[in-house]
Amino acid sequence: MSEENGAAEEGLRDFIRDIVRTDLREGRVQSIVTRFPPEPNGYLHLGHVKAICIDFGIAEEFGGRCNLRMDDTNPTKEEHEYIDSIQEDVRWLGFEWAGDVRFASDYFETLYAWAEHLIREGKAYVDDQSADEIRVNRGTLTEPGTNSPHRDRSADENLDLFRRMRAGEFPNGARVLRAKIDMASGNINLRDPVLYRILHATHPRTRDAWCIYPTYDYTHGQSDAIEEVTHSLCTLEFEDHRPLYDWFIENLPVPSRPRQYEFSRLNVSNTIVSKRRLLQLVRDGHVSGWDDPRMPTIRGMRRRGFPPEALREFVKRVGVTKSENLIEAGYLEHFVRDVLNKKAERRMAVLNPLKVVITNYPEGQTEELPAVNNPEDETAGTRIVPFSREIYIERNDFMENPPKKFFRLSQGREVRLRYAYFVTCQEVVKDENGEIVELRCSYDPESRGGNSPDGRKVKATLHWVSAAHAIDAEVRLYEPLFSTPVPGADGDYLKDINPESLTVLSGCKLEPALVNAEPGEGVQFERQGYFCKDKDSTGDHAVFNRTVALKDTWAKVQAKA
RNA sequence: UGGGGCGUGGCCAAGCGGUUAAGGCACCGGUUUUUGGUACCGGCAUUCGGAGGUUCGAAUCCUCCCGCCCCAGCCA
Repeated sequence: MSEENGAAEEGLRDFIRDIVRTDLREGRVQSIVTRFPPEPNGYLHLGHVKAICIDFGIAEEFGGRCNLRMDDTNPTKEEHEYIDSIQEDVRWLGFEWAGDVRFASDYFETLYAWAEHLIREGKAYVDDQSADEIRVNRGTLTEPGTNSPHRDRSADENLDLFRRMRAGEFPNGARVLRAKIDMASGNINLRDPVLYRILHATHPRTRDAWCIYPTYDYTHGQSDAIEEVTHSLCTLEFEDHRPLYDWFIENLPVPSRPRQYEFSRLNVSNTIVSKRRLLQLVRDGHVSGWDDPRMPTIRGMRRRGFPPEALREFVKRVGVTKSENLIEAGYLEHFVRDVLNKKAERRMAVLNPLKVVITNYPEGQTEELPAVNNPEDETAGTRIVPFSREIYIERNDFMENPPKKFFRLSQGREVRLRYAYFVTCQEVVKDENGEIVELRCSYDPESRGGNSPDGRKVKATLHWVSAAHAIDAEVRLYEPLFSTPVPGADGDYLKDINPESLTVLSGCKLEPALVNAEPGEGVQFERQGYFCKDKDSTGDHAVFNRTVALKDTWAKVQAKA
């Protein structure tokens, strides 16, 4: 066995990578070229993440290249804002395209010349029918279509008409250029598809140079051919378009012969990815914007604190197949935790504070206790955490009448304060309503650092923050945007919106080391989850997002009880 | 009633005529633990949408049936 075939011979296996390996081995291609071809009409989202990882990932793995091409053939929908955000998002995910960003609009002139070529060959014609007539005459899924009355115009007449279309002589919708293929085909894409439509609109890049624009079908394969793409990878719904894709490649003097392969889309439970619906969420104020941390957009996930490696690993592990799927949202969270567990430094933060006074601790004294930054990474070092007489602990770490399995603090019970001391609860202070407002505890001076002085055990270790040193913060907790696996599966998807997808906590207490937190840098609030500073933070108002909670077996035990 | 796809445990997914039907997530037990986290160990499909057939042998080959998805934009 040769070991020299490199990583590509090992590595991931799926039907597309198998094809690539074979093509390379058998010399059908010298090196592979892929492309990621978004239409710049919206922000990239989870659905795109799969395509990006496949397009860029495969090129990378096999030593090929991947182009980033804006599929900008419809000037009525596309904007510069999206062209910029797409590049930013692809880079954030960790990929880089070969050379400059490409634009389908860069090929308009070539595409036009090829259209004239088809006309001369008698393979395309100008149709004067209205959109409605074309639709009616296309037939149905079960009945063949009927030929256009203009289908047999002479090449000269077609050429003249097509040139006049380009010259702007006709209004929108007056005529289209169609391929002459087969109006009776079982594949509706082959029933004389539209190649060009008249659109008197300003294009973000070509401005007013054109008033006819090529359709997706007429543009995509040829753009691939121009860029010498070898493997044009796309989702399943384009499977039916492949015969048409191939038809153009065969009938045009293209410089290369790309091949299209289709894989299944990524569907994740309890979320949506439809542009129209995402837009509605933003417009109707169900979320704060395209980068709301609950949004499945790349910007939203970035702000939420999802590391790009987690997204890449997720896609890798989901795999590439042709089967429809609905991935549980929890699977993605697993990879987020997995990455963050190794990377994120630990901090202590109390989300729902309960004051604790250490009655036998000297008033006015502060100790600086060392704490490990990341037990999973020795190189992360340690930091100092201040301890004093008054601290905060988590409200739900204390129970007055603890059930059997509750290990945490209760009256008369001793627990460890992480990196600090063993403390025992002596007294519960309540207000006039019976609400617990304060705990009075004693500490064991011998247990400094949290070490057991005499080998005695304690069943719980709590996180805490010194009251005098705490930073006040707002913390935002997120749950899935939708409460059903497939939003809208039975009716209106808006009815499936989870009303509790956002919980805002204020008055949270953070340990001082958190002042230095940077947005986008994940930290673990010990025992709680992974968090990151939000861009809404200001100099005197810290805001943190919970990226994902830690696994919580106590919550499960409780739920069962 | 047309064309194109897909059906392996709750969710993904290997498997390509001879394996005890990989692996991950989830779930259930247990060990370690100054995070009820992590890590580690163990459990979790006599069965591959169904029925026939071929074969010494089938998830893998053949036939029929069933279910699900996509297509009737001058969107991509």
